Amino acid sequence: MDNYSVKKLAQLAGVSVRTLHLYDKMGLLKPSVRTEARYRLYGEKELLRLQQILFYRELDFPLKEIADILDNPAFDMVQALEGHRRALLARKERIDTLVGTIDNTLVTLKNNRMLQVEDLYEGIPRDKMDAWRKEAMVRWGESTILAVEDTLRSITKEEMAALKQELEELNTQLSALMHADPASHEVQQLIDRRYVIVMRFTGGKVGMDRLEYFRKLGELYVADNRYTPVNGLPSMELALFIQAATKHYVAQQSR
Amino acid sequence: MDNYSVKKLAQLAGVSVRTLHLYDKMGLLKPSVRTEARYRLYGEKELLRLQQILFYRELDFPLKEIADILDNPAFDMVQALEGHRRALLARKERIDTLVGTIDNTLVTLKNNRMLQVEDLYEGIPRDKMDAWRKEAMVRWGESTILAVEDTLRSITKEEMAALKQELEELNTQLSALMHADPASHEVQQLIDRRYVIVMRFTGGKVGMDRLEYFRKLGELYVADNRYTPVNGLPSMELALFIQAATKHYVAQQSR
DNA sequence: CTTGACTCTAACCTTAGGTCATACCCTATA
DNA sequence: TATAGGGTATGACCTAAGGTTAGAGTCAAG
Repeated sequence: MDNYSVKKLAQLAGVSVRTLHLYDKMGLLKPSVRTEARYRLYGEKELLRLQQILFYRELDFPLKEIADILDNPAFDMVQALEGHRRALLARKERIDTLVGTIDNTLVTLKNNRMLQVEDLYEGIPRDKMDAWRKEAMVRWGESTILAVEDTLRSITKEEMAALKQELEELNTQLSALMHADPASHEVQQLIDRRYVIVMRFTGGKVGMDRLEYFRKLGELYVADNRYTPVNGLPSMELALFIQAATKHYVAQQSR
Repeated sequence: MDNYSVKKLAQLAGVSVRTLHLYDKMGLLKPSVRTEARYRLYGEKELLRLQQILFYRELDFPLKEIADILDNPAFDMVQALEGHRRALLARKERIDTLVGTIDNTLVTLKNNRMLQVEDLYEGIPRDKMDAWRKEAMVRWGESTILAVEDTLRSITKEEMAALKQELEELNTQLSALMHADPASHEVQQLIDRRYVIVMRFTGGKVGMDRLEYFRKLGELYVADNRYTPVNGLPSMELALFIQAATKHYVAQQSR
């Protein structure tokens, strides 16, 4: 009547002997009999119970919950299954997100895009770059900086080079106007072009509206001279001039 | 230059202090400096590295693999990500299967279908049923029995009652022919009807073609008198008669 | 009577940390 | 200057579901 040794039962059910030892110790599946030498012997009831256990285990139920289900016939199985179903769907959704992230990363990598933060500050000494980032995070908020860098990472190196060049041309024009009023129409027009250029490269990708973008990213990239490596400001004087002009510009836009 | 204490860095990155301790011990993220009192201090490089770590962790990479990726710049990231992507998709597929199983089980439960193996052998003493099952498993193969029971579980009790009744009517007709040749046309016609009836209830659900079904499930259910509780054979003589007739029938069909 | 297969228990290992316990360190305030 | 409160370090034990030895005992066949 008690036919199966540990090994036989294990082979029959496709589990390891260790598993049966474990189930025994935790009370999930006890052998029907122990021989004098403490060998475990299992009968048909145990085989049946093991089948049930494996059914729920296959569904990724934790063993303790399986014990609850099997030992408490009043257990609300429908509710347990529905809860479990929800958990599984949540896992699945998370996996979808992860796969999406991986896909984006792969596209980025394969198109020779920039993944390393260092690339954003090309040619800038590491220690300076670290200091810049830290200060920028304090000043603009960590999440802002990370979002910006995230956006910039999706730009290819060629695009970044083009961006730099366009900004440098603008800088040349602005240099010629440094004697003028930062709030003058001509200067403001050039500042506007700066915004347009930067937004063409980075805009709309960080889930902010235009004003929000101006207030945060635009302001950051155009006005913050920490980002000279990106927009290539040639001199401190010009930087200060642009900063003043930008302050006026943002104030106008925000109204 | 080394700005962050454990707690500050932990809060900044949204992890626990324990996590940083762990990453330190396992060499994944070492503080840039230890004070005289062995306090950990982290700099910007470490913050950056932690960001990278968390990126991969978010993708469910094991920490050791993250260390490989970050410490070995020659690491083929594209391949790592693609492999990981495949693994994630496999997980997702598995989850789909599990959800499907749960849905089936829920439908079964809600429609008052039979989930317990015992229900398949209604009214049969437990010990006999266990013996039957075991012997049947030896004779027909364990997986066959499990598949059959699986199929039967998806039948409602009402359907099972109808099945039994139809089979009993057939048995009555067969009883009247017990004097005849089991291979005779009339008997064979009735045996064929048995197959048709059984297949109407269980056929096509176990992924076998018609011949395979005849050879395995049909033979099992119609000829194996262990399954009298299901097909309700009234006497041993009739059982033997049907077995003989079925043997002939299957031989004919297999040709 | 020995060999080989089987079994027992116990202990340690795995992931990625959580949760104490104990002791030390630092600094602001009375 | 003493102390209180908060930060920190180390170590140990815990989680889930077993895998992997290690040492010792058991069983059946030749």
